[in-house]
Amino acid sequence: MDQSSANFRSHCPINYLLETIGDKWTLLIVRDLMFKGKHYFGEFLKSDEGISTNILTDRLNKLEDCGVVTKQIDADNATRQLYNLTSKGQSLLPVMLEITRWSAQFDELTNADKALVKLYEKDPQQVIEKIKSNW
Amino acid sequence: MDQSSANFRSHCPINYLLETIGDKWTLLIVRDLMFKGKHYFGEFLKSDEGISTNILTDRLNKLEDCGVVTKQIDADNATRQLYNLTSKGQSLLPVMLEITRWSAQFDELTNADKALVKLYEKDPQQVIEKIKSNW
DNA sequence: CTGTATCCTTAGGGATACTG
DNA sequence: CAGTATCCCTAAGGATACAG
Repeated sequence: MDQSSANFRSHCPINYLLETIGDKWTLLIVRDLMFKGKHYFGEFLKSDEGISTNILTDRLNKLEDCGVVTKQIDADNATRQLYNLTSKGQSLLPVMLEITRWSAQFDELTNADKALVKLYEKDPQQVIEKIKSNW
Repeated sequence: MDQSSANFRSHCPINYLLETIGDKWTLLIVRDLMFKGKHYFGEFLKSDEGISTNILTDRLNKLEDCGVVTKQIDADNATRQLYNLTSKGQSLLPVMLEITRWSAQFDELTNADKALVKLYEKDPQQVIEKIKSNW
């Protein structure tokens, strides 16, 4: 199904994000693709938040529907799919980094996240390039 | 109730935002406070998305609980509360601007939002100063 | 292991009545 | 008008069985 914003509650950019990827799970999958180098169903399943299999299937499909993620047969193992961010998904990077920076003020972070935020505040472009180089 | 992240699903900055203000309504209230100059219950009610009164009450209380919004008796009219962003709420500005910029690529925007995004991409600091000057 | 489907409980939230 | 409370229905999602 094509995800147009035609029947959204409003035409508002904040609302657009909320209605496409604004639930309690979707952005965690984006995070795993963007920062953790994950690409497979089983890898997403293993994340700390404990997503269940039916929800994961549903969100991966919705992410594909709204053009944030691609799905393709994995070349090395035809029984599974390889998930990747589209350019639309990749362009969420500044949003994700600003969310990280905001939360860092109030949440306990892992050392890896602390280092990320510190470097991002010092030299945002370097962080962006570094992350992009892993895609 | 104090909103600590102690019993969250994980310690992850993305998850922190999702569990504190990551539902389908909360960020719209933040938007109204941040960009639309709204400060009162009835003003939030009038937004295009059509939030209902019970949900609005609930979200305003949760925003207060997690330290994003303050509530105080309105000096001009003691029958209502005046809502404002705290510094924690104000520091969501870069997140909100990046969300707006992302959605602008895919959603139809109002002329006002188009102008905001255009100016933000040209001179982010100017946009930030301008918005802050309204707080 | 990669997903999908089903069952069932709970949380989200719309409509609306109600109080100050 | 500002805000709360209740009623009730639907969507979200956990557990888990199942198929390839």
